[in-house]
Amino acid sequence: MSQTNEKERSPFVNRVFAVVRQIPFGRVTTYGRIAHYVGAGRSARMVGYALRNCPDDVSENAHRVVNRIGVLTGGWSWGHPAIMRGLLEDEGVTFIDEYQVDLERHLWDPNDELPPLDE
DNA sequence: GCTGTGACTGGGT
DNA sequence: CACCCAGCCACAG
Repeated sequence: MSQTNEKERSPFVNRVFAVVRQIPFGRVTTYGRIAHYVGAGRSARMVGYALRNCPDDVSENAHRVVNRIGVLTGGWSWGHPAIMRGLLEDEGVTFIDEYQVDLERHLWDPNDELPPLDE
């Protein structure tokens, strides 16, 4: 059988899920910050691609991940951006626009809050 | 196996 | 300030 272990993701994706699960309540982070933390650099797209197929436990924190300007780019993954916005507002996150959060106020950078990657 | 597209980002025009 | 292009990697057609 080939790589039929769908539970086994690439190390990169595994890191992304680990970081997303560690996002504190009421905080938000960006795809680029996560990508940089896992050592992917500009592979921010891969972060979003990974979250698009993330497990349920990660999906609970996935709404805390937005793009570099705080826009809920993946809001439609919840069926509608309003759903994602509601989840963030429920955590006390402030919005500067209909679907744009205040990163200056709630940005959580894993590179600054989390210890350096060391396996 | 090449092409297009995507929950992105940064820089340029 | 708004739009465009190049870079990144993975997956679908």
